[in-house]
Amino acid sequence: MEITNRIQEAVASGIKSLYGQEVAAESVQLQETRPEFEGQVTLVVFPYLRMSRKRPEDTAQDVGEYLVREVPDVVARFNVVKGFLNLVIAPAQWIGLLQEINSQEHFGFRPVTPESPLVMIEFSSPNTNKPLHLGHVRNNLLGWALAQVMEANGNRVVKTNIVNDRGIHICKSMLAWLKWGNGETPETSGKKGDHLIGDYYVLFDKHYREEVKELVAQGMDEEQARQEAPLIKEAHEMLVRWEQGDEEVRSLWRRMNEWVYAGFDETYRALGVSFDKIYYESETYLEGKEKVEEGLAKGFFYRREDGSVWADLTKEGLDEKLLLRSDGTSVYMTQDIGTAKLRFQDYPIDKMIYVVGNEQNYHFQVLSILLDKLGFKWGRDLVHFSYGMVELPNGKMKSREGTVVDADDLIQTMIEDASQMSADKVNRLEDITPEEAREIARIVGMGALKYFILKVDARKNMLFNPEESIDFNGNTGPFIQYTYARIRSILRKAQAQGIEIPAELPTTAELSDKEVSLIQHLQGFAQTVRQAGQDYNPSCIANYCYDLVKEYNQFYHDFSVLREEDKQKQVVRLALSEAVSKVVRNGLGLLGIEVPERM
RNA sequence: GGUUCGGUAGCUCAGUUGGAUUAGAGCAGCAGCCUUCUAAGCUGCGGGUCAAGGGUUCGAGCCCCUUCCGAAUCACCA
Repeated sequence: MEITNRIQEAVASGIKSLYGQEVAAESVQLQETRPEFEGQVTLVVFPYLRMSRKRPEDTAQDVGEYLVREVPDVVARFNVVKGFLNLVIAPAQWIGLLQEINSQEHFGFRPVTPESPLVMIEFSSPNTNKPLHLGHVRNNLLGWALAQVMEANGNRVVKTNIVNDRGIHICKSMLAWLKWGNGETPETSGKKGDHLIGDYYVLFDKHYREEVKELVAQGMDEEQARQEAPLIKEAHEMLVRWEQGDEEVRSLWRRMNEWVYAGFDETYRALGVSFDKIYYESETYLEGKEKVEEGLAKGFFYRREDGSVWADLTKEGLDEKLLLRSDGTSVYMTQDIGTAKLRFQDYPIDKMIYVVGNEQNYHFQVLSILLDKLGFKWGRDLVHFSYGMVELPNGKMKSREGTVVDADDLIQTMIEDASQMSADKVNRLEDITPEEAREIARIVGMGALKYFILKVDARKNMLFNPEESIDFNGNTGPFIQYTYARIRSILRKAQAQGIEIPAELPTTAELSDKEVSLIQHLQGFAQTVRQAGQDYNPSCIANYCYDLVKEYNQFYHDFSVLREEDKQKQVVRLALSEAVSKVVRNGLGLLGIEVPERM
């Protein structure tokens, strides 16, 4: 940061003094110098030709001479290639930067203060009738990572989850359990609560389809059969009783939801995600009506003859949207308005981010406009953090076709594979207890899963290849974790040998090109964090970590740290190793990926 | 049909606000490297009309227009 800023300012004042034109320092664009040229930082002078009214080469020469004259402690010398001004930075500057990175626990992060903007992030949002699957995993990991990134960018973050705990789908599970469950519980069956409920949901569907098939065989058309099947009618009756507050239904509903939540908690814990505030749809689904009535009174919405309420968004290039059914009950959109209202009562929200799949792009476009009309100040620029579908090699993930990947199974498989992988390793670490080994397997297995999902641009549909995800070679989480563990090993050994990194690094130490390049790369972390926050895109952090570690690995093979004879060089390399490990740990930390001290 | 988002190596993906005669990783294939700080690693080879065409300029994978292909969505479902 430091170096870049100083050069930017110097260039700006140089342009002013040479050509009499004002240039904003932060608009000065610097980039890393290509390896085939001498120098580390390059200024592209093309944007300033209009001001200099000179050839690119002469302009670059002017600026270069100015920099060497005015900031000789930063720019040692320069060379010009066409319109590119390559600057050789004084080594002491790089040492200083390295020192700065190491002196901070969280280099590149911005502090959070009580005055920081308050950002609320909604993610996860499960239904309580079945366990979490791979799609939820992507949602949870993205939501968590985004929350970390926003916080690192100096925002106060509230992580929230809206649980869809009511509706016909829960009644289906409840009904099936009553009919065929024989009082089975998570304790008696040994199943996780969410899986138990999910199984009854599937069971309902199975019997329901049989009923429909039978009715069709008797000559009923399929559409009608779906509505007339005794099971679905019974489920609807149950929903009505639920809405009336029937205590028998409610208490069963509470009991079964508790099972599900216990199951979800286990999965969330394994994924390493948590929430600051959980909303339940059963408590919020009636809230939106009032706001809709308010909008109706103000003339934003209109009522049709049958009594239903609509918003006309044709002016915004969208369609008309239903807000209240003719029977006065609310729809999905109404509920989201109600939830927004409650949230705003609870927190002074400056920015709202919804982590929801891209199949709901239209919904959030509409929601944004509606909230804006209804006077929510953050409505207009709410963020729908929209992510793509997870596809499997043999096609899409569809629960109906049975091609879902269960989250718990997946997590378990990843950890088992990591355990197997480390057992197969040739150079095993000897002095490791079984407990430590299990913990390492957990960290590595989860790291593999998380990294595999988070390295892909969230907007894109992604292919989840189970075989490839457990391949720990290449651009993977374990590769990064492994490099981290090796660096930690070096640092431990240095300490054991009594080699300390001094508080003040020797500014006279010589630096190789690779060392300078690594320091430069480290500097880029701050920018990457900022970019991730601006673009709502955690994937660039994942890719940054990989690039950094890849570069360090090459360094690792070319140079030795502990056997270096020159004490100055040794200390600098040690400091460099520490900086890399620190930045990697912080970077992966933003993604919710842990790092092992040994593996 | 309308809207939104995608299309980069055989496969999975990067590509920072447009930058340098040569667009990067990984996987898969081939060839090397463990008496050397952890080989889950490193080095080398092969593999591309950045979907197609036009435009903007000193310069385009990136910006604009057109076309082609793919996905999502446009419910008194959530």
